[in-house]
Amino acid sequence: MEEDKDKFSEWYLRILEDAELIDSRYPIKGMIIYRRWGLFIIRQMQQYLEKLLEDAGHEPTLFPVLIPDNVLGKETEHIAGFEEQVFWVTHAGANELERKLALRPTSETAMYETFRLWIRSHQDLPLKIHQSCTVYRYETKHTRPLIRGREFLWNEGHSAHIDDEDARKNIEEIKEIYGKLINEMLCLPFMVNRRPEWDRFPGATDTFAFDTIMPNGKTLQIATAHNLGQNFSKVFGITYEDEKGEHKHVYQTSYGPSFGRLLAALISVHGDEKGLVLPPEVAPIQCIIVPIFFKDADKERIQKYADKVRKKLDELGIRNDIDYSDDRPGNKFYHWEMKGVPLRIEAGPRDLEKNELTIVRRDTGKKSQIKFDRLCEIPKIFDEITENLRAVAKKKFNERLIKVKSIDEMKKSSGRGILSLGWCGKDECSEKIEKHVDILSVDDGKGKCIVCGKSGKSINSANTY
RNA sequence: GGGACCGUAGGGUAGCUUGGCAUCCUUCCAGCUUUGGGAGCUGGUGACCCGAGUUCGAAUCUCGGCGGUCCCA
Repeated sequence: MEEDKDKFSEWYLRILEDAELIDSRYPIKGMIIYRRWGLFIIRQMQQYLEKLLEDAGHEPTLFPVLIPDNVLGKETEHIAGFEEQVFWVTHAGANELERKLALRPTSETAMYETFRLWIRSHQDLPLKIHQSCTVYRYETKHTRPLIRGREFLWNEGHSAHIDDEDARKNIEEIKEIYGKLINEMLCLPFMVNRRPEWDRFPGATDTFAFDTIMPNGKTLQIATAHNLGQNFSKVFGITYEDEKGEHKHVYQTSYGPSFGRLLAALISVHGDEKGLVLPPEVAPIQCIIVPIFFKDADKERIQKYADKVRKKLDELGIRNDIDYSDDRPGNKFYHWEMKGVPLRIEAGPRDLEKNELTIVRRDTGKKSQIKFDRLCEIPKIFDEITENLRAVAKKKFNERLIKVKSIDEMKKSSGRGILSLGWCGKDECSEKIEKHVDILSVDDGKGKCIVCGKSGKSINSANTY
């Protein structure tokens, strides 16, 4: 599938529906229904991330979805960046509201209005909070399920610090936490790119983006972390009293991964022509038991055996199910492979006779026998699957890191991954580069400009979602 | 930001040019039968995106809306 660029989009849209991850037929543009298979994975990510954040000192919170217009508009750069995309609530029944209310496109302004009340002394710092919620952006570009929607699920973290150094330290911590979520849990390779000035979050002094590469060679930004400096604290009047009794503005950061995009990357990067391939940690069902009957006489014996296996898996804390539907085994195999279940256990007469089971890995397709008494080794197999998924994805990712030395090379390679190339720093040259690719970051070492040949910086670029 | 195309059962489609009973596959339901890689037979449920216009008559033609897909910048 990764070989066939044109087919990816088709594959992606089909697997979303076939595997019942989501239903994209909701009649509002850019809004989707999350179904159990997709929502389960999202909840696993959310739980995992929230624990890491809370272990690192974040308090959970939940702010209202509505933001008054005067609050949203306080930071001028920020509102300029978002105003075209804001959904406004203007009426209550037939009556027009005195004050327009925005559906949050992000919660900086909503929260920082309150930070002013919460922060009074240096002892209140650092203040770190997070919330998992939906946000709303009226996208004018082509929407895509999970990738670009007008409503999306994310977790947003916000912090306030005594000084710039502490704020930067927090961003480094966040990079580590997001790295764990993306690579350790979801087995996805990624790259952190420091976005160029013109592509920063509105109101930020610095933006770091977590980019991964999809099978069609386009990059997908799955999370960001921003240094906000004192831009917001000055506008919202967030000050603290230091040891000497002086009042100072706090330094702030904000950050968030999109659960929808993480899910999109997860299924796309690991998936294959048979469908989903899920890491055991996020799979709604980790083991599917398929009983195999031959004649009616077997039925009861096999059923008992399958139930016994199920009981054992329950004891081991493995999420499982038995497929007792009327389909023939082959049909069941295809079905559960499409759903991405990491391990299949077949229980038939031959297995029962030897008190063993046939197990089949989704990631490699390898079939083997296991004694009933060795079922406790399944968690170890899960670890192997996880490692394998991570390694295979990493290899594919590395193959998509491409150095280009000329405009022609860039044209040839555009759309095939992340291109590293030289840029002198002048606008006229970057304009020519950006006709073919988007610039992801501009400060990754030295390089010769592929347009004019002058020495400058090495930059990362790609076709992006 | 610019352009092209599309909307018919849960999913996929034929019909549209030239207006007149809506085709086939799959899924789903019931029964029989079958089960170590997508079985078969019989019967059944289920659709023209919405609105306006033209017309004796609209899935088909016109306009608008909503929704979707692709390409270029």
